[in-house]
Amino acid sequence: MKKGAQTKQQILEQATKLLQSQGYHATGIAQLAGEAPKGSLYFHFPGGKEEIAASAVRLSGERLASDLQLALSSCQDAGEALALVIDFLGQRLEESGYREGCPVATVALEVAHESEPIRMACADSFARWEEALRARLASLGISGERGESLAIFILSAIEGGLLLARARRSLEPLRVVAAQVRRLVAEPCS
Amino acid sequence: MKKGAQTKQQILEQATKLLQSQGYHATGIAQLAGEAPKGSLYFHFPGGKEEIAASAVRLSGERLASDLQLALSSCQDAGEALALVIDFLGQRLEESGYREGCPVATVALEVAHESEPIRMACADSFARWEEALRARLASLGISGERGESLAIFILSAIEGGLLLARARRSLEPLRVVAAQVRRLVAEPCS
Amino acid sequence: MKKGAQTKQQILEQATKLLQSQGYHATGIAQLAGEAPKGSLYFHFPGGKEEIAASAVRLSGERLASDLQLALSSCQDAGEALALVIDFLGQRLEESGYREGCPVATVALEVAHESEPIRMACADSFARWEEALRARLASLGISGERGESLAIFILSAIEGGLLLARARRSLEPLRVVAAQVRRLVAEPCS
Amino acid sequence: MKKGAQTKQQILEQATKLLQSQGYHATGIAQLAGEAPKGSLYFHFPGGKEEIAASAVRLSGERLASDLQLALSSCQDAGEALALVIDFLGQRLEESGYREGCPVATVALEVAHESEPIRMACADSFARWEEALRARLASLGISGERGESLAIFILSAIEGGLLLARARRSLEPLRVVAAQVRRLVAEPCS
DNA sequence: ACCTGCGGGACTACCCGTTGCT
DNA sequence: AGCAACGGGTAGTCCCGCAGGT
Repeated sequence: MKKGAQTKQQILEQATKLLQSQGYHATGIAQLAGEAPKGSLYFHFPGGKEEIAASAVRLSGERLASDLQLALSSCQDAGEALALVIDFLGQRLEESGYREGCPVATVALEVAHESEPIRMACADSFARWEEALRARLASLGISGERGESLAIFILSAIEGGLLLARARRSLEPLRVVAAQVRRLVAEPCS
Repeated sequence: MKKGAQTKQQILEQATKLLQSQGYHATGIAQLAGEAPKGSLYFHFPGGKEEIAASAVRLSGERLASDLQLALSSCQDAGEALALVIDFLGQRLEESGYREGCPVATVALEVAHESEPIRMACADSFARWEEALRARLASLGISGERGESLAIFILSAIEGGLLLARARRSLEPLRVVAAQVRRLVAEPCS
Repeated sequence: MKKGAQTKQQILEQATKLLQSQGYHATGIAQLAGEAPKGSLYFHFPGGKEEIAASAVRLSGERLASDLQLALSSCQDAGEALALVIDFLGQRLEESGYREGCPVATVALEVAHESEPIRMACADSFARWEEALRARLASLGISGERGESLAIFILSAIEGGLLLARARRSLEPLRVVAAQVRRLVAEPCS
Repeated sequence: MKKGAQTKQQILEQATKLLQSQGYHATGIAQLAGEAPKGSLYFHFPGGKEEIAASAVRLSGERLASDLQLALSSCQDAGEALALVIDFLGQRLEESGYREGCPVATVALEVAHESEPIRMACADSFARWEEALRARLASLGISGERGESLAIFILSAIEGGLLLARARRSLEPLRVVAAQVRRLVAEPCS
């Protein structure tokens, strides 16, 4: 019971990292399996690579969602908190040699058209993050449709910033996004 | 134009479409070759798949850059123009069954860490688009560092919006981005 | 009957069907196990797939042998009886979409050279059927070497007819065999 | 031009032997390829294993058909000729350690239900042999429906005899079939 | 000199029949 | 009795070179 779940978890752990940095198609089953023999892998994930990827994406999504919630609630100034979160993502990106960007985006773009389960796992992850943002904005008094729009916009900007930063091998886009987002949240009128 | 150059062009044309919708690793050499015999592919592109992809990305980048320039200059209201551009991207995305998003983003995320030539082609494309935005903002009086920042921010938001829209199979994120970007440009103060 | 023996029987039952329609190599252990957990399969059949197949072939052989005996003894005219048996086999073949031919032949041809136990199980089945035919012919006065030869010949023709019928997806070969066999048995002189 | 066709032929040659003695599912692609690398194999047979098998079956079918025609026409007494052919098949069977029976039968039974192309190749082979028999019988004056029936019956008996002989590891069934067939053809009345 | 048919394997995802440890 | 592990096996596809014909 314990051993089994442990192996499964280890595979998922490995998968989240590999999918984040290499994407779906560049990551082979052997790599996903890591130490575990292929036979065990297909015991735990009868759905094969697709199932592993979907699970891994979900795991990444939940983790980042809870990190996000924690970070946003730990700082009184929401704009400040967002900027810190973005900086943190940028730091991780840089320290990994611009390999670890958004843990979901690459897979999402690669398989959006060929695997519904994975696509839905990605969409759910994005929805979770958006919801975390929306909730924090609501606590600032930015609620209703405006809150939702702002949450989507901020999430878009962050995802785009991570993408540009990776392609450029530079943190500048992320820094710009952080600054603009902070201002956006701080603005009383808009 | 000779038969040879024609074949080459046709391969590139095919490549832009396939890389946009499937990404790099999911697109095989045979698919890229299309009708053309696989053997002669390496005559036209001695660098193999990598060279084809880099060229295709550059081609896509230039095309979208000139489209962008055209669209931005064809409308007096910059915010309006931007919204139209984003709507156009969204339309193409929807009509293609949410397959044709950004022609560069997928490849960029997939190969950022494994192929410098392709990564640079992606980065250059993004830079071109950013420059087009920056130039239009400058004509509005938003220049200097502020113009650059805003251009980066808008580009990030658009890329993120395309990503979210593809994963969600919904145009909502793009619509939100269009609206917010329009306001951002229109705002006198920010 | 205990739960264990019941499971065992159920596996054998499943095996006879699958081996008849798919053959040995195309039938996986998982399929043979059916509902039963794969782990316990090796408790009931320590010899693995080979043992299951041998047992299943034996079971099929005995069943068809007793069916044959019954049918042959239930009709006074031996030729008529044989024709009826052949028609019955043809009917089963057709109703199953030309899947269920001889329950032994496919396995026999597949593994004759690689598994003695299975090969012998097949040979024994054929011998049983031949013996049933021989016995009936003896009761007609066709005995001795002539009876044995005729039994072998008839069995050969039936097996060949089933084979041709399956390949052709047509009952014609079987019908021809039935008619010729009937005449063969009826002939006074031969 | 020459080299290519040669490789293809060599693969087919290998395939006919392996399919005859091992059947379809027990024969791996690597075995079928023999010396040839898999890359070349899939160049010549884009349809993979299925295409190779279908082609190989057709080749075997044509070869045996022409052998049959030759043998039947080389002997004035048709019964004698048939007996010789059957003896020859038996000899090959025995000399190969009861591995090389009918080159088509095993494959036919194995894949009749899962591959139309292969099934049809098998059916065509059987039809060719039947036609050769029918033609010879017609030259004896046994024509019309009776000739067709007899051809089918004889072919069935031979196939069945080969099957029984393989399972039993004994030439007896084939010898019996040879004798009975000879008598069948010689009979004036039937 | 331009082009391409064919060859070349390493690698893919997946599944096999089997066995130990619980 | 059975979950989990095992790793070698499957067919098939990968991207790429090279000899030689046009």
